[in-house]
Amino acid sequence: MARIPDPTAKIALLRTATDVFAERGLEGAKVEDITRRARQSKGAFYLHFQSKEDAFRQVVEAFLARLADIYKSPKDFETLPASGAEVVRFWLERDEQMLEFLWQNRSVVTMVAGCQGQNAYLLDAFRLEVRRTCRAWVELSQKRGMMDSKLSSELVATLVCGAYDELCRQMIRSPRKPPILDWLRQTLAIFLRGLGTPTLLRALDRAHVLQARVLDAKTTSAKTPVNRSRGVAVSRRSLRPTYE
Amino acid sequence: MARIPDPTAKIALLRTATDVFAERGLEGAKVEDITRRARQSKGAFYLHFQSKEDAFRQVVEAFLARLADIYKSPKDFETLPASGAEVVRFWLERDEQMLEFLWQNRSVVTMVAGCQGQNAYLLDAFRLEVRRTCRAWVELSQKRGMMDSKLSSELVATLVCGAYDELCRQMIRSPRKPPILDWLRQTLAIFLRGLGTPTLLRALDRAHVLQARVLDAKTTSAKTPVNRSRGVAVSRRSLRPTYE
DNA sequence: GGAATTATTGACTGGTGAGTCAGTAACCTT
DNA sequence: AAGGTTACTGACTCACCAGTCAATAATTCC
Repeated sequence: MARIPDPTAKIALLRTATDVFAERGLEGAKVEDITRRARQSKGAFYLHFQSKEDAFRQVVEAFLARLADIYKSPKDFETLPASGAEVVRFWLERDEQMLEFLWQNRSVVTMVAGCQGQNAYLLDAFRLEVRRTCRAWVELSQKRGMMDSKLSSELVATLVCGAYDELCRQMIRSPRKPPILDWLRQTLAIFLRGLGTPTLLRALDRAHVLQARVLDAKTTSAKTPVNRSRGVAVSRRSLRPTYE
Repeated sequence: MARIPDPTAKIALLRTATDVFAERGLEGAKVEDITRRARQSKGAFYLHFQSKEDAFRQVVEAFLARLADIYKSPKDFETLPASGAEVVRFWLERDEQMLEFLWQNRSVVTMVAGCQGQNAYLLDAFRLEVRRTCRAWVELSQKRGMMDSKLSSELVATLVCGAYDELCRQMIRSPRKPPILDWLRQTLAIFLRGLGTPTLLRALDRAHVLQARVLDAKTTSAKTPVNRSRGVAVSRRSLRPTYE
């Protein structure tokens, strides 16, 4: 009977390809480099992938698919937090989950960030998806009287996405995972103050939320496990497991 | 006697190279494409540049040099605004000047954004320069009691730079120059609210600055010409004039 | 018009690397 | 052990393109 494919071959190629693409970009990466590092042959590479670009696209598309399961739209939630302290806790959890995911996939994030020319659409797809979801949250917050509705939701989404994008960039360039939760607490406080309606701000002050207490690690991440999600099926095209 | 060099040849090559590099990145750009569009020969290209990469670096370094003259550190200013309304006006002018400069040089900005692999240092240099200047302003604002000094200046600089970076990105992807001043007014209001000390916020409220009035175009850009700068020599390596 | 000199040209060279494919290895069945 | 089938190998092909350089053009002076 026939030879059985090596089950780890494609995984090794994808993992190594991710690293080489992250370092050098699609055009700077050599198939020879990928296959040498993965201890496979070029023939094996072309057995699993149509082309170098095909491999690149598979990595990025798998990542984008999993991102959709991490960064969810308001309509994917059955219930939403009502009180001031719950709102803060809710956002810290979501933000930390998102940054944790990006940290675990920082090679792919670097790959996506480097997409240009005829692969620019992949970076565009990533940004558009994140922006759209962020905007949906902004519009809901405005509708619920938590965020200043005179502000352009498009502009607010731009600013918030840009700020978090740069946070992510700073995180990824660190050799070790930095104190993300600390960063997120200050960031959330700034945006709540900058965007929140007087109603929300009063509620947050009453709950002493914008001071150190509720934003403290002990009252946030200790109680609720990070990465808990609900209501949506897990990613179907997760080829590369996240790793540290 | 000898043949006189064509004075416009290098300019044409630089201008066209900028466009091709912006579209396809350094590695995707072909010298043949550049020279054909510029109506020059490859020999002429190599007469003016050591290599394709040399041309790329000349464009980016000239841009970074001019950026230093646009986005100045606090210590480059003789006087700084004191009152609430003056602070707002000051920042709107500076922000508009910066975005105007980036708009005029949007091809180069796209080039820089695409730097990766062994050219990543150019993007790093750009980001570091902007970040460092932003952080200097943040620290001065904190020292002058205008900005919450409990906040990490590094984090604030990260968030502000990230937000404005994304604004810039949105602007650049527009076929026509969008209403930058409108964007900047809302952005500045959000960050002043998010970061300002109670003292500054009271002063701004007293001057009705965070409402539509002082942020109105008629009281800002009409009085003070944009792009006015002082005290620092103009860029020495400005090869490519800015254009629309 | 010819000479001397410098600028410019674009056919050409040589290196690179994506992708191919004939040969070999690994598997199971007979 | 041999046969049939599929996975895998890595030398090889060939297209591509950065960079070169012999030939030509353009200039001024005599």
